[in-house]
Amino acid sequence: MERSPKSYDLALFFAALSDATRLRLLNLMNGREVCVCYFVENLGQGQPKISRHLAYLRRAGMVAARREGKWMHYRIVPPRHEGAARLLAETLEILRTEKAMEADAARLEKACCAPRRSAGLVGAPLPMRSDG
Amino acid sequence: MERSPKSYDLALFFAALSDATRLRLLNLMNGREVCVCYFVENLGQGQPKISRHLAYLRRAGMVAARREGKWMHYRIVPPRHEGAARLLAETLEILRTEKAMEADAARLEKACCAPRRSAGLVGAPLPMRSDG
DNA sequence: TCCTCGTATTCGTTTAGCCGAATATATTCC
DNA sequence: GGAATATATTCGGCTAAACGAATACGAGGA
Repeated sequence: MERSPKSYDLALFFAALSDATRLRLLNLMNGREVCVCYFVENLGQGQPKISRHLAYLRRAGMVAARREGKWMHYRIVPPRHEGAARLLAETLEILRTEKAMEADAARLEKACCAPRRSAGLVGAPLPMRSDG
Repeated sequence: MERSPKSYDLALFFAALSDATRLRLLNLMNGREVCVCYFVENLGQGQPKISRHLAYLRRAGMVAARREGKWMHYRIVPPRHEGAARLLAETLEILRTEKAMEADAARLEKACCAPRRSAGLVGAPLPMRSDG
């Protein structure tokens, strides 16, 4: 429980960003809270893989999880280190402008707004915006 | 002019920053060109280790090398990707304010300015500033 | 309670990174 | 050319990361 203000390991921070799947996950969470099932559908990757990468990001202090019934929602939270927080924000801004990342986000948008959601997602809570 | 023929791998960029030794090297190169022998003396680490990490940074497009006789000088160069270049600059700014990094830089400063340089460095070219 | 569904974790394997020691390469000096 | 020096690379061992498959956990519903 001790959220100690000890020295921050910047190398570990960068390690958390050094994987393509984790960058895609962070981009999808940019500005909204997303349910795990949407990650799995959106990225077309195995559920254990997604879950492991989310756990990695959580251990790195970049995301937080919230349970809602059977579902788990993940959202980005600012790292303890002020500089790391700035770097993460800048990184998200950069990701947003990348072609492939835009495509991921667009697919998520469609999943959110589709009148009939795709097969696997009936009943799953929608991704929720927290800003614009 | 368009200098990005291929897509840039951001995950690889972050991987280059995900090691404490490489961060220390980058911090020492912040604003100046430094000879390998100074890295070895300053960080008190084996020469092959230093050389390998410098090679890693070079492959990542973050540093460039220049030969001067027997000596190799390394300096930071902006990555091709504009966003990555901003992130690197921001990272260097953050490193500069870290306690341990300040200590490294201070030691390098002393090595530069010492009237008689330490045993292993007689004749080695001094680190050169490129900005302020 | 048992069953189902969403998610997390474990297991076993493969791959990549880091390290020191040893060796190779490149340059200068004699 | 040969010795000496600065740097780069290779080698072998170790550790951590990533992955799919299987399994465990936790919540809701029958």
